[in-house]
Amino acid sequence: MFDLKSLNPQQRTAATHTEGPLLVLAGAGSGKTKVITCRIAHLIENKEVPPENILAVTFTNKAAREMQERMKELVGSRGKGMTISTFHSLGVKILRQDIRKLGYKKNFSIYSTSDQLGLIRQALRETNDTQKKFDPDSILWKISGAKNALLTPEQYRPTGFDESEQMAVAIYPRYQALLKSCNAIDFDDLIMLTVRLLRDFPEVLAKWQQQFRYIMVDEYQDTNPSQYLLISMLAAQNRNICVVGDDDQSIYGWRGADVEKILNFEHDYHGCKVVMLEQNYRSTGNILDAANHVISNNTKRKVKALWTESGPGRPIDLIVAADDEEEATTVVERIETTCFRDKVSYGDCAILYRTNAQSRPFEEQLRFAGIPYVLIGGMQFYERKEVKDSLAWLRTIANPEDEQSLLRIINFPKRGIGETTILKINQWSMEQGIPLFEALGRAAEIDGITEAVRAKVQAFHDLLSGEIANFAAPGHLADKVDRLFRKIGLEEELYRTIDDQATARRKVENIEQVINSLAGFESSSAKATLPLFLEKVTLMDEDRFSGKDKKEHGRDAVTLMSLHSSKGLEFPMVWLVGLEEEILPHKKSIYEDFSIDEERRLMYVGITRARRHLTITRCLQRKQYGKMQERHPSRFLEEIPEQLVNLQQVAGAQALNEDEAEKMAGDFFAKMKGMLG
DNA sequence: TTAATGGTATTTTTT
DNA sequence: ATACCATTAA
Repeated sequence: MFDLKSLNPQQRTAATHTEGPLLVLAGAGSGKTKVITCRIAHLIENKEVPPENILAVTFTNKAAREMQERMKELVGSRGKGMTISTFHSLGVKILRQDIRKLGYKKNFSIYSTSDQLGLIRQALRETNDTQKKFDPDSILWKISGAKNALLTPEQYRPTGFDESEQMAVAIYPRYQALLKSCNAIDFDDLIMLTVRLLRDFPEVLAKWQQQFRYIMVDEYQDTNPSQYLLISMLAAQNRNICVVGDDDQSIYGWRGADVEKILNFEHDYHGCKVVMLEQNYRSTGNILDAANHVISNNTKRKVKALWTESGPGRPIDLIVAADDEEEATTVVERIETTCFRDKVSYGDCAILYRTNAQSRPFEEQLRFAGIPYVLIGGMQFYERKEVKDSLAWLRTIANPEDEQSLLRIINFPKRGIGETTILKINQWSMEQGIPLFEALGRAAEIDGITEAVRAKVQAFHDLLSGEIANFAAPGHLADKVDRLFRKIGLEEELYRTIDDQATARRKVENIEQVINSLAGFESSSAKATLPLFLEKVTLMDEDRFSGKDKKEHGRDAVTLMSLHSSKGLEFPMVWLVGLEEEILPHKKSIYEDFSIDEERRLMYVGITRARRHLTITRCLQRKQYGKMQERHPSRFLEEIPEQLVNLQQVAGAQALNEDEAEKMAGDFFAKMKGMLG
């Protein structure tokens, strides 16, 4: 049950101000999520707003899930029908209904980075520019940036003499055309095309404006221009828009987020109500003190005065370890003893890091110690080759125009259709303007294809056509997939092509997990279709239906995640690891961009996740690219007042330091000798 | 057409 | 350390 009396006066003002625009500037731990959830509960329970009319948008799946859970606690099934989703899921929801108006088919594929890169490479190949080798990643990055700024291929212009930017400008139109010919849209299109749909089709806009009469946006400081426009269009009619955010926690500048948006909100919405939340309910005094000191080093910010009624609590532990392995063992040991001695549960503990690559040693040590853990984000599972290959089969069946997927499976499992043949067919299909899939069935018409190869291509085409028909018929999807994978000999292929049979077995299990996850989706959703399943998988929005994952979530496990995914969450015990120069702040921000402030905000986000105790770690050495490398302490460590910190060196680090001292002494003696002799 | 070899880049962060 | 290429041998 929810109770408005549990809110402080400012929070209550925000929760009950339901009509008209509202800006909530909420410091870390000031009960932001509580305000949003209570506000929704208030709308449903006291204002009798139908849940269908409520929209709450977040940035990450994790945050969306968290909010859904909290809503369930507050209003139970009475909240059924409201939309709590990420920006991207909202985009799909709107596009699925009316994307035909933009010339795409309803069964469109959603392309993630690797598919996008495939198209970029193709477009680059077509330019026949053999002189320069352009980096597809940076081209894609620039096109993505243009899309986030809502620039169409016609509007995108180079800003300078940067050659790779000029190339991005040159191939953006082709890239977009390729996407369309594949009946595919990329992550950025999920927002950009939605905006276009709402802008060009007033009746569509009116429909959604009517549906979403009350809109809430969490982490508003992270809104980029396209997301901003999407929200303003939806809210334009009713103007019941509530945005919540904190400029000190703006950490998506690299994705085009613009802090100005939150600072300008009052300007955008005249007569808007502003509420400041400055009392922190989350952390102990020491933790909050440290956070305040660190963030005060940023100059361009709305100064807030976060305060707490709680006592100072324990000091912050700073651990110096010899290397990344010792860092991991020490953290895991501490987690073990804390959970044993202080009756803290594993679920109360989180390990936070700047880059996903840092999770490895911690995973190893946790597994070694037999401690359950959940790894958030990192894309590990669906990025695996065997998973992508098997999903490509499903994607091709769901959308035969999806050429990136088709090209992936045309010779997987190996069926003797090699690169040259594929090239010929691809070229012919482009010249004739015939879709690749159809071209496969007409291989006889293509010059230079031998009869033997033609038969193989024909067989593949027939197999695929049969499967497309098969999947279109009613029936249990997971069963069909299982039968399909057996038929094409997926398992055998893996055992055959991989030398290490243990690795092959792992990969086979991963593929089985894909089928399981599809089965789970089918059993939980009445209208489970292939495109819908693939959509969930691509948006990584899937663990809401997968039974297995649900259990893992409920399980008492240590959480491992990046600082970015940790925003909006809190844990009694936090380990903030890898506090070294070139990690936090990250190398890229030191040498290339000017976003040290954003790195500092990340640090601030990390510190403020902790409720009762914070441990910060750093290493003297770290293994990078397979080589041990010397590390230096992060500049942010100096920004935490000494008296809040309890410094501890781990055995290995001490030994290393003594070695260092000895070496220095040795050098000294050598020097003396030299001077004397 | 496939397998093997050697060279290179790879590590922000999310959807 | 390793995944991903490009080139070359079979």
